[in-house]
Amino acid sequence: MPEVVDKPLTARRAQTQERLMAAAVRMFAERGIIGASVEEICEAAGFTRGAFYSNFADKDELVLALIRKSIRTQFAAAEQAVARTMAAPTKLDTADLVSFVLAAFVEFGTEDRETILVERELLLYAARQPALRTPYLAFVDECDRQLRALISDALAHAGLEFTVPFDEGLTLLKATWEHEQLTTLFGAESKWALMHTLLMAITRPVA
Amino acid sequence: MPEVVDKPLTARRAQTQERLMAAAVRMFAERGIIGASVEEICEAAGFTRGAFYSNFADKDELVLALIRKSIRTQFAAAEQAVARTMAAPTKLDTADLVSFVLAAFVEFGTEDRETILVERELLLYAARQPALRTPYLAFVDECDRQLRALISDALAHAGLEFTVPFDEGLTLLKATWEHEQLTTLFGAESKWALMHTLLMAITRPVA
DNA sequence: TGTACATCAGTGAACGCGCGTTCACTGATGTAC
DNA sequence: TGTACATCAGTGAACGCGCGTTCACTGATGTAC
Repeated sequence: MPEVVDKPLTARRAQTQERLMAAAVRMFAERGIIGASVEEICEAAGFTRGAFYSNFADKDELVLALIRKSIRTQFAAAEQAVARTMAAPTKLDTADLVSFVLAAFVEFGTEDRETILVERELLLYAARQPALRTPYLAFVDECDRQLRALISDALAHAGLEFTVPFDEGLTLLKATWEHEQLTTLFGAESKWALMHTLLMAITRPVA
Repeated sequence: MPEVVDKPLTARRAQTQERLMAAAVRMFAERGIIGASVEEICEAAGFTRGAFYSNFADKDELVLALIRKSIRTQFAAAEQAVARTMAAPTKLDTADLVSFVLAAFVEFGTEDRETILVERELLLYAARQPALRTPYLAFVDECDRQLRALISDALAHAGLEFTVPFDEGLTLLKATWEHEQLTTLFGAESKWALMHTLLMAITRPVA
C-alpha cells in the first residue's frame, strides 16, 4: 500500500479528496468495499479515474483515509452528545432516568442505513486486510472511549449506577445496540424496548 | 437469477455441488462473497469453470444453495445440542447453573473464524440483494427458533428463569454472543465473562 | 495592474489482465439387447 | 456377461467486457517582475 506522499495538500486537493471519500461511502454501502470499482467511485464524485490516482495510491489508501476521517467525525459527534446530555434536565422516576441515559446513546450512534452498512463493511475488510487492522482498531478504541465517557456522564447525571462492572455494562449496551443496528438493515423497527429492558436490568439508583 | 432446473440431480452432480460449496465457503471467508471469483472457487474445488456453470446459473445461486444448506446444518447441530444439554446433570450453586446454560449456548454457536466471517458476509450480502433477503431471513428465523428451544430447555433443566420477558432475554444473549464473535475476529479471547455477567443479571431461580 | 512564465490538478486515451460466460468437445457412466 | 450405443458431466479454449493503472496532455491556478 504505497502512499501518495510527495504532493502537498492544497485546498483544492483536500476538496477533491473529500468528494471522492463521500462518493466512496455511498458506493461502499451500495456495492461493498470490494465490489465498488474505482471507476464507479470517481463517476459518483464527478471525476475521472486519473483524479483518483493523483490523490490516492489505491483503494486501500482511500479506505484508510476514510477510517481516519471517521475518527475525527466520531470525536466531534461525541463531544456534542456529551454536551447536550449534560445540559439536559433530569426527572425523578427511574424508568424515565433510564430513558434519559438511552437518549444520550441515540445522540452518539447512528441509525442511518448507509453508515451502518459501511461500518460493517469496514469491520470485515479490516479483519482481512492486515494493513488496516491497526487503524481500524484505533477507530474502534476511540469510539469506545467516547462512549464510555458519555455513558459515565449520563449515568452520573441521572443518579444511576450499573449493578455490574462498568466496562461490562458498557459492552452489553454496545452489543445490544449493534444487534439492533443490524436488525434495522432488514427493515425492523422499535429499537428501544430491548435497550430499555437491558438498562433496567443492570442499573439501580445511586445509594 | 435463473436457475439450473432441467438437469436431474444425480449422485455425482450432488457431490460436485458439495465440493463447490465447500470451496466457496473457504474463498468467501478469505476474499468476501463479492471478492471471490468463480475461477478461484472452481480452482479451490478442483474443477474448471465449466463445471460451475453446469451446476449453478451464477454466483448468487450458489450463495442461495449455501443458505439452504446452512438451514439444514444448523437444524441438525441444534438437535444435538438440545439432546446433550438435556442429558447432562445439573449442579446446585446458581453460578454453576448459569455456566450450565452457557454451555448449552456453546454447543449451539460456532467460534470458528471462517464460519463467523462467512455468516457476516451472508448478512451484508443478503441486506443488499433483494432476491436473497427472504431465504436469508428464513435461515435466521430457523436459527432463532432452535436457539429459543435450546435456551428454554436449558433454563428449565437448570431450574432458572429470566427476570425479563423471555424473548427479550434471548435476544440480549444472542446480541452479546454476536458481539463476542466479532471480537474474536480481531484476536480477542475470554468469551464467557460477559455472557456470564449478563445471565447472572437477568436470571433467578424458579420460585 | 498587466504580462509572461511555471507549476499544478485533473483529463481521457491507451494498455493489458482477469473475469464471467459460452460452447464444441471427450472421456466416463449408464442402458438395451 | 459382453457389446454397441446414448447420455451425461466436466474440460478447456475462446470471446468480449470492464477494471486497475499509467501517462502525455491541457486548462486552471499561482508567481515573479
